[in-house]
Amino acid sequence: MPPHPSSLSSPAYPPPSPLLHLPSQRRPCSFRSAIVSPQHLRKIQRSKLVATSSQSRDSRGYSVDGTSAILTLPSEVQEQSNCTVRVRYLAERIRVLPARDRVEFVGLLRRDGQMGSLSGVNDLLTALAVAREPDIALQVFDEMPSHGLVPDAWTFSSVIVCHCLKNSLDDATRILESMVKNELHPSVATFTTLVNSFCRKGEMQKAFEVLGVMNKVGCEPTIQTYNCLIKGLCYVGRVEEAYEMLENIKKGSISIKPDIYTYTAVMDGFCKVGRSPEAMELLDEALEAGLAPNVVTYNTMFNGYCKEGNPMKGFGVLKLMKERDCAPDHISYSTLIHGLLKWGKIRAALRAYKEMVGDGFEVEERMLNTLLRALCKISWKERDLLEDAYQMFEKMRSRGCVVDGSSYGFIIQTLSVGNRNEEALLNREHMMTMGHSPKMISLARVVRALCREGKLDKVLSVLMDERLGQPSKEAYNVVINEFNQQGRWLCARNVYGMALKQGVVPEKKPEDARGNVLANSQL
DNA sequence: ATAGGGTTAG
Repeated sequence: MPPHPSSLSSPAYPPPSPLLHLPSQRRPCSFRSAIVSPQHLRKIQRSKLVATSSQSRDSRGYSVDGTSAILTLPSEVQEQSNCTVRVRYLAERIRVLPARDRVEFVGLLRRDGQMGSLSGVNDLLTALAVAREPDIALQVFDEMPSHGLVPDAWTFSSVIVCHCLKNSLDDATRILESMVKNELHPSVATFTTLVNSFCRKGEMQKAFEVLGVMNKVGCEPTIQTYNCLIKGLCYVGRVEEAYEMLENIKKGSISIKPDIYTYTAVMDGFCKVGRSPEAMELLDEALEAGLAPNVVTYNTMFNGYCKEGNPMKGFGVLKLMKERDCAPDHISYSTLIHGLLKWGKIRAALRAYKEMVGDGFEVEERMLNTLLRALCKISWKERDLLEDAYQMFEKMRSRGCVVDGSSYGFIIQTLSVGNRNEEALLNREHMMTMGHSPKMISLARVVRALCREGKLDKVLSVLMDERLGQPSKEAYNVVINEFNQQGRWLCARNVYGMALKQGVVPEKKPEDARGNVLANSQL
């Protein structure tokens, strides 16, 4: 592996290339600093950013405006000193960049002489990290020495974040350690980034090692650092230790207090191992501590109850939320509905669904399909739900919602169970024009229903209608049997002939008047 | 200036 340019031992940086001049014109502060509100920022982004990404291109496919169009911020943004806003703006521009420009980004930078000042590059590195482009950021970083730029603490912090994003935690650790060695004082946030990356991978040993380094250099962890550790402990199943950590934070120094994230993390840990009651106790405790539980906190409870087999308790949670002015979101409802469906509480799921709609939520297509299938299946036994199934189906169709192949099978079967045979056939046909093949014996089922109703003429036309697909052997058996029983032997014989012509050999044979199966020679 | 919560899916 080649020595990394991040080696902090005073590298000999070459003098700046004459090509690369400091773009000092980038930040003319002619006006008083003005705070750009997020809304305003979004407005600017919509109007100008998109234009940037769709610039006309020269023959090499480069944006004609090059990187200066990306890096030069509009005066509203430049004017103010808030770095977060500048970086976020930059990140947004990078995000909307066409893939081609992203690949070429460093080359473009070099061409345009945009490897400017250290602070400019630091902004760019941070923005690239925010825009989830760690590879480009690391390329930019690699180029810094050849442009006479000496990385500082901020540079290295961004590089650490980038390595974390790439999941190269060994590189991140190495750089962090060399920062410490060279007294570049990484900030809590930088340490926490690495701690979190280890925790997310479940490498708790390494995470605690980083905590040890923090301790050694006198960098005080924040509640966020502990929250990452708690989440990590829960993730690897060490819930008890996570809980202890919460207790220790409560007992420990007054400067650090558990926040709602801490409680939520431990609650989630309990819920994931089927200890929802304890999670609920913690929720109460958080309230007593004056913390405001939020949607995520409550959603954790839905998840716990649903996983544990107590999905009905979710309604209680829903009530609590509404009492406490915490609006449920679509995750609250989907968790609950899926939990109810999973435990066979179909009526309750329908109720939750109605409440969800009543709250003004758009229900995802996928969930509608799931609900529809569940409703159909249960309605075959609990007939009063047939109507609900039809309604759900109708609503989906009228909303232009895609009913998937399997759901179609269910609704068709449901329609024929409810003796809505014409509709069943119509939908079967529709399903097939949509390119779904009937996986269930729905045609046979429909045919059987029609026979029961005595609509035998209709049956024949169904069997012959090629838009409905080739009838299965099952379907032929049903019809032949029916004709036999009604004494319409000629019809039975005709149907049997049809089947043979299509290469299907039904087990049911046409009979004669005395109920004898006809010999092959008689067919 | 850079760090932290949640869900479901025949």
